[in-house]
Amino acid sequence: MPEVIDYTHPITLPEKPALEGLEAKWNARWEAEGTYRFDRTRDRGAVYSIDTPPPTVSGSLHVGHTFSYTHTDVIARFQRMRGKAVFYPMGWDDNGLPTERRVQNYYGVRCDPSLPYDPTFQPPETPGKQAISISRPNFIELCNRLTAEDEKTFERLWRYLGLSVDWSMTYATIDRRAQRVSQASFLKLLQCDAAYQLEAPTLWDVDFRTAVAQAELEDREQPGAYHRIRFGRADSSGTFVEIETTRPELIPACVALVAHPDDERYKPLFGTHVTTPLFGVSVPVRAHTLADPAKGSGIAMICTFGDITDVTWWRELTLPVRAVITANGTLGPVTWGAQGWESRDVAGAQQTYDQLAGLSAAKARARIVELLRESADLIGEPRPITHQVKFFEKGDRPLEIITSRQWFIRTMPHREELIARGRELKWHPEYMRHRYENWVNGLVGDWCISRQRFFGVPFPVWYPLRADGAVDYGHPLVPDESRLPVDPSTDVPSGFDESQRGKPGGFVADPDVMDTWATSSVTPQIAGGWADDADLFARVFPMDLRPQGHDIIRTWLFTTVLRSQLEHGTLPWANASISGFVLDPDRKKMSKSKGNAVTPMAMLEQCGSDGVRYWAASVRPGGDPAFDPKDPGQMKVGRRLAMKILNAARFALLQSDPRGPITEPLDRGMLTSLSVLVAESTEQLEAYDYARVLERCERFFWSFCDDYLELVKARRYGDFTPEGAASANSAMLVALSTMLRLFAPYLPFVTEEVWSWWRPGSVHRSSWPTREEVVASIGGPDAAAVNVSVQCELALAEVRRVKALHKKPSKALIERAVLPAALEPLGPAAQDFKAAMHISSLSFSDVTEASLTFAEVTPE
RNA sequence: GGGCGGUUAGCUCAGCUGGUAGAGCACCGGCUUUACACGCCGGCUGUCACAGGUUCGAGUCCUGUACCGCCCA
Repeated sequence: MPEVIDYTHPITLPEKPALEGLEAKWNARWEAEGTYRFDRTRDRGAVYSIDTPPPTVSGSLHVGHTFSYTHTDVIARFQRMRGKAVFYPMGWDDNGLPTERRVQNYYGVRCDPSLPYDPTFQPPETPGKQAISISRPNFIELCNRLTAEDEKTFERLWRYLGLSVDWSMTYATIDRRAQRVSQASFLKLLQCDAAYQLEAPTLWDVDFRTAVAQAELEDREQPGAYHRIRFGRADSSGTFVEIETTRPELIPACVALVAHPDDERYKPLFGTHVTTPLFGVSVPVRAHTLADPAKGSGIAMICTFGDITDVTWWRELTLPVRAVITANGTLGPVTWGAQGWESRDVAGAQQTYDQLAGLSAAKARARIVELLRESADLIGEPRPITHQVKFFEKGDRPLEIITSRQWFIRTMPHREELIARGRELKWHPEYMRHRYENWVNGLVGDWCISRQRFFGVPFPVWYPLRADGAVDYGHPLVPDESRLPVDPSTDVPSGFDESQRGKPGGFVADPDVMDTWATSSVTPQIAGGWADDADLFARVFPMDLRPQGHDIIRTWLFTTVLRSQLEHGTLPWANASISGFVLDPDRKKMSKSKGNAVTPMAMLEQCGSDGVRYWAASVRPGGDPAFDPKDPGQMKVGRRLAMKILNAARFALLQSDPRGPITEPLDRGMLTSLSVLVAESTEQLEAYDYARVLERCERFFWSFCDDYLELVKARRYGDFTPEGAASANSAMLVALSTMLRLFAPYLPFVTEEVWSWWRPGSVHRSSWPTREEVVASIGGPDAAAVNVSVQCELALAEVRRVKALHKKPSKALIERAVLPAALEPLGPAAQDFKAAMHISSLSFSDVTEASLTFAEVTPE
C-alpha cells in the first residue's frame, strides 16, 4: 500500500495556486525526464500499443483534432498507470494530393515530370500569378520543406494539449521507413498474386489526371438533362428507336443499346442492329437485367464509358471499346473508318466528329445537341433534371471512366474473411461495426492503388522494353528487398544501367505512386518496425488500439484490416475506438472546407489544456458534440474543475498534521464510497467508457468538496480532539492521492502540479488506484459509515435549504434544530454536522422538514 | 432507396441490465464562511418527438411514424 500511506515527501504549497503556465512547465519536465518513453524491453503482454492516426499535415489542426486525440490520450494514460509500457508514437500523413495542392498554392509552382532537376531552384518569396513549372525532384523537395514546417507546428500543438506521445518514435507516411514498408509489402503481395496490374476502365479525375478508388468517391446532386434521341433501325423500315441519355456527347462512343430482357416493347429488337445518329455506326440491341424499363424510354445506350453501369454491361455483354474521352477530359482525335471506327458514312462521321474533338465533355455536349437538332435526331427539347453524379471527393468535375493500366490489390475474394475479422474486432462503440460490414458487403471491385501523382510512394517496378520499343508489362522487373526503398525513376533495375532507360532492349519505370491509403493501411507495420526491427514488431503487434473517426472506416480501417489479413493473417489490433465529429452550432460537421472549423490554440490558451481535454473527454464515445467558439461552455467547466482541484488540494495539504488512524464515520464512509468509485472507474475505462468515468469522478469530487470537506472542517482544524483531526487529515490525504490519480488521464497538467506539491515522481508514472488500496486505509469497507455519511449529507442539504428560505447568513447560529426522524442515522457524525451548521442543540422527531430556531444575535 | 445514430429543462447533455425524471450552463434570490468570488448556499424550469404494444409498472424493451445528422446506393 505504499501509494497511500507513504507521506514522507515534504509538502510545499504555493501561496496562490494558478493554472496559467502549467502546460509549458510540465511539458518541459516530461520531455527532460522521458516520462512517456516506451520501454521496449517489455514483452507483448506488458505492452499497450496504439496505432495512432497520422494527421494530414497539409493545413492546420482544428478543434475536432484536439477532440478525438484527447480520447486516445486518456486511454493511453490509463493503461500506462495500470502498469503497461505504452507504445504511443505519432505519425504524420504527408502523402499525396493534399500536400501537392498545398505546395502548388503556397509556392506558386506546378510539377512537370519532363523537366530536369534544377539544384539551384528557389521558390519566390510570394507566389506569382503564373505557376512556375519545376521538375519532379524539385517539386518533392518543396513538399518535404513545407511538410517539415507543418510537422513542427503540429507537434507543438499536440504537446501543448498534453498528448503522452513518445516523440522519439515519430514517423511520416512518406519517410524512408514508410516507403520501405510500403514497397516491401507491395512486392510480397505481387509475389503471391495478391496484387496485379490490369488495363481496365477506371474512375478518373480529369483535373488531377489520376485514377480514383471506390472509397474516394462521393455522389453529388447535379443539374443535367435527358435528351431523347432516335437511332435508325437497320431493317430499312425507316422507323426509329428512341433512347434517353444525359450524355449525348458520348454517342460516338456508343457500342450497343440495351433493354430489360422481359420488356415486351423491345423483345423483337434483341439481336438486331440500329444505327447511331450523326456517326452512322451500326450497334447491336442487347438484353440485360440492369436495364430499367421505367427509366426514360426503357432502352439505353451503352457507351465506353459513361458510367459504371456501362462498365458492367460492357464486361458482361462482351462489347468492344470505342473510347472518346481522354485523360484530360476532352474528346480525343478519332480516325473514322479505321478499325473499330467503321461507319456507313465515314466522311460525314469525320466531319461531325471534328467539330467535337478537343472540346471538354460539357462543351461537346452543347455542340452535339445543336448538331442533333439540325439532323432532326433530337426528339423534343432536353428535359432538365437533377441527378447524382460521381465525383472524386477532392475533385471539382464529374469523374470520367478511362481505360488505363493500374495496379490492384485483390479484395473481392477476401470479403468473407474480412467480415469475420470485423466481427472479431472489439468496436467502441459497438454499433460502428455496421458501417464496416455494410462497406465490405457493398464492394464491387478490387482496390485500385495506382495514382498518377508525384509526392507519394513509387511502385518499386520497372518494365523491360522489347526490341521494337514496346513495353513488356507481362514481365515486371522488381528490386531485391534489401534495396528498398527505391525510386524507379532514378534507380535502375539490376542488370541494367541508366543509359538503357527508355531504350529498346532497356527498361522504363512504372510512373505512378501508390494511393495514400496503400501507405496508410500499413501504419501498424511502419510504426512497429515490421521491415527493419523484428524485435520491436514482436513486442507491439498485433496492436491493442486503433482510434479513428467514423468517416474513414471504409478507407483507413478497412484497408488496414485487409493488409494485415493478407500479410499476417490476423487482425491488426484488438480494439477500434471510433470518435465522432465536432459540429458547429448549426449542427453541421466542422471541417476546413466548410469554413466553419475553429483553430484550437486560442481555446487552449483561454480555457487551459485541461479545460479543453475535459470538454473532449466528457462526450460519450462516438458522440458528435456541438461546439460554439463564442461560448466554450464545457471547456470553462473543465477549467473550473481544474481550479477546484488546485484549491481543494491546497486545503487538504495546508495543515496535514496530526495524522493517525481513520476512525471517524464520515471519513470512513467517504473512503468506502471512493473505493467503489475506483472499482467502477477501472472497469469502465477498461471498456473505453471514458466519458462516464469522468462524469462520476467529477460528481464525487464536487460532493467531496461541498459536503465532506465542509462537514469535517472544524474537526480537522482541531476543534474537538487530536485523534479526530488525525482521522480527517489522513482520510483527506488518501482521498486526494486517489482522486488525483483518477483525474490524471483527463487533466494531466493540474494533477501533475498538485502531485508535485507533496508526492515524489510523476503522477503519470504512479500506479492506478485500486479498490483494495483505498479500503485498506480503513481496514476494510464500512457500510455502516456510508449510511451515516449519506444521511448526514441529506441533513446538510435540508438544513441549508431551510436556512436559505429564512434568508439567514451561512454563519447564523442555530440554537435548536429538529430534523425528520429518517435522518437520525447521522447520529455518529452529529458533532461534525452540528459544527458545520452552527447548531447548538440537535434532535429528531416526526416532522416532514427541518425546524430551525435561530439565535437572536449572529456573531461577528 | 438502404444502413447507423440522435430526438429528455431556455441551451449543452447524463440517465448502465425497466421501479417516484438528473447535472452543468443560463436565469432569480442570498452569502465576502480563515482552500477557492476563477467561490459558496438556495430557488425556478420537463405530455422524456409522436402513435401503438409488452408489463403490476416504460425515458429505458418491442412495432410503426415524423424530424435532424452521418455513411452508402
